[in-house]
Amino acid sequence: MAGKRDHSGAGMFDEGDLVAVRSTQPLDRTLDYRAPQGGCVLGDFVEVPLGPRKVPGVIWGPGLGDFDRSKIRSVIRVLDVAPMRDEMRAFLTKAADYTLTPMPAMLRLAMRAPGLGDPPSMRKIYRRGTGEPERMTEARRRVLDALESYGGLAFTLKELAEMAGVTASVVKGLVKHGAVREEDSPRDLPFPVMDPARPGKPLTEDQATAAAVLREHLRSRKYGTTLLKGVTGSGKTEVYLEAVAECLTLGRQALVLLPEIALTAEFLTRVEARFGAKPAEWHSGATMTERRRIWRMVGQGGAQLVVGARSALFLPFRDLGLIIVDEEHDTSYKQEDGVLYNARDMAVLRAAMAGARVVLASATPSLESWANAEAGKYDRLDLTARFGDAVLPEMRAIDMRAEKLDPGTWISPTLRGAVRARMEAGEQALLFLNRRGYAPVTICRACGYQFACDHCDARMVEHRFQKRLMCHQCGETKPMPEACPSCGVEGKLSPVGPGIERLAEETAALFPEARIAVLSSDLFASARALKEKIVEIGAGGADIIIGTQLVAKGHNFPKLTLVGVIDADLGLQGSDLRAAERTFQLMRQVAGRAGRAERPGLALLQTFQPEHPVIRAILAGDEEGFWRAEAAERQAAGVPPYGRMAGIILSGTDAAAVFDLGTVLARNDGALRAIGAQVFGPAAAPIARIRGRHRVRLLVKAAKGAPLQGALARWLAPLRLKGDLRLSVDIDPQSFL
DNA sequence: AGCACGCCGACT
DNA sequence: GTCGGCGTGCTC
Repeated sequence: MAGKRDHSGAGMFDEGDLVAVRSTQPLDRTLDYRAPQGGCVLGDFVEVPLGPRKVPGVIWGPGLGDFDRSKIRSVIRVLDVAPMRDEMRAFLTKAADYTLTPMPAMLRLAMRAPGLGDPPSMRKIYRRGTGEPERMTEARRRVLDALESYGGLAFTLKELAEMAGVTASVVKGLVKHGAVREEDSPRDLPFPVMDPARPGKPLTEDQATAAAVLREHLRSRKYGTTLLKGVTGSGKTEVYLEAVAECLTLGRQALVLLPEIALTAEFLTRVEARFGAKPAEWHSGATMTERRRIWRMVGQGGAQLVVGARSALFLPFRDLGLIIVDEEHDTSYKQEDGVLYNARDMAVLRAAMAGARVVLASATPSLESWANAEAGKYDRLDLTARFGDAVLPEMRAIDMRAEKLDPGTWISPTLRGAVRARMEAGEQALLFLNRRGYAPVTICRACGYQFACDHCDARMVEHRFQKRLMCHQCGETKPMPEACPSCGVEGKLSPVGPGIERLAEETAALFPEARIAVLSSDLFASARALKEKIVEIGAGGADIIIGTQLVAKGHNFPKLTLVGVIDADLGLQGSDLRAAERTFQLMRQVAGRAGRAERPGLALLQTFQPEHPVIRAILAGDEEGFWRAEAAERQAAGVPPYGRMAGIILSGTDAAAVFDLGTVLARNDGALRAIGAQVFGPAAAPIARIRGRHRVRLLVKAAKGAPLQGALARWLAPLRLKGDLRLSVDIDPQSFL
């Protein structure tokens, strides 16, 4: 600490002053402490004693003074990191209120930095010293030459030894003679400076217009959200990178959120090409050292641009000017992460607090965002032209009622012919089936037994490649047995329905000469292996690609001109209100894979119900029409985004106790009725048992403007959960069965 | 979250 | 008697 700080101003506390501290311990209030020696300021990250332990916390405000003074203890120390900003405190508070999350859980998201309390970590670096070695050897000469050739630069021991082609001991020997100097240098260095003035890719007129609008928005330095809608290949990325450039020019920080780690490598290359340096990359795979560096550098301004997964929203930005949410419709943005939140909504909230702009980018926006744009809450920019000569693929349905198929096969003669034609033309075809494994169901032909997970109410799916059965709910696997576990008969276990592995088998039989690549998340050990495969395919290393949902997301296969959707009806089953929206998005995205380069594409959808409104809208390419129809339907039903909903999931090992709790809650709904909200249920949750815990669901529905969170809080407050019963609230659930 | 306290059942 | 199960309550 540099000298004595003046703590007389607002938010400053002198030694001994009472301060209120929030910790990540599950206490739903602050505790009073005394400010430590040297004082502290509002937002300081601190370590405080709690019972026999030391716990991390944040100075949240002046002490409340409502506790016996003699029992108040002192803050142990102030951590050597930038204090939490008022804006972040406000954001966490609002986010906690919105998602009905206890503050400590929220705070944990903002403090998930490794070694937060550690002093700045140092490492040894080596540069040319003033001395000369007594004896000059060949190896020593090379070390000194290497240092000389880089001027005054310093290197780590490993770097230097490698550069000179010597072992570390040679360098150490030179240190002894003073010819090389050993110094301490902080490990957490600022990220390379981005150059927003570098020219980007040339933009089309359409793109340039959109980019200019976004740049103008950024210059306002005020909150606002823009829905950037552009079909696949329209160059959305180039356009929003212009917004990033403007943000960096203004000296503010920018955050780009991506839904999937697998996408970042390709993306980072583009960012580096645009700004001349790699951005900070925040994701679950990053090492502790990297995370620590990013967290600290974001906090002190040494990182201008972060590309990251959803949790990057909780990084301690100093001056956040822009958040891009790429593929904003992606359902993985809504997930449990200690806290159930939708990253798209939290991005808007964070930006509102920070005076930042948000760009929601998608080819197929969520109905929520579409409706917000319609209502004028968001600006909207449309990119219509596809980049280059490529056009959106032609879409056609294959009416499966009219196709002749052998039992146990799924590729119709029509699709088969189309694939063959592409192969003969030296082009690629993609067969899409959103089902992992060999077959969704395995049944014993002798007794009718079906494999089911022991812990979940779900079937076990055979993964023939790994020779195991897997539960797609909890991930449990077990070896595939020879004989039926129920009747003991051997050789009667048979697959029912198609999975991607089975489709691959059928394809190989139909096209024995084709090089087939199967893309499914469970077939790759790492994101890197998957990435390499994608690059290989893009370079023409396969004739037929067989893929799950994984392939729908923005990979560029220039030789791909045909997409065959094996089961376009798959997403339309069930009573999920969002099923239509998801199917529409998925089909559009998958179809968008075809014909990205100069060759026109064709998408063929195998369906048993070609007259279904969703299938018809997909085929007609009538997006606005689809959305208007969907919106009207939801408006009539009073469901999101035209009404408010919350899901309550109760779980526990004792099924009866879980259901009883649900019944009690449903009966005592006074607090909900007071705001005109209704409660439905209890009913078994969509997956009624996961990992041995039974799950029951309640659904609360309210009018659009109703103060739902407050009512839910009052409703649930008197509840005391006994035993292993758990309750979680899901505001704006993705599916509402 | 931890950790202590305390109140019951099963054992040396 | 006393060891240990985990329900309840507290932590500034």
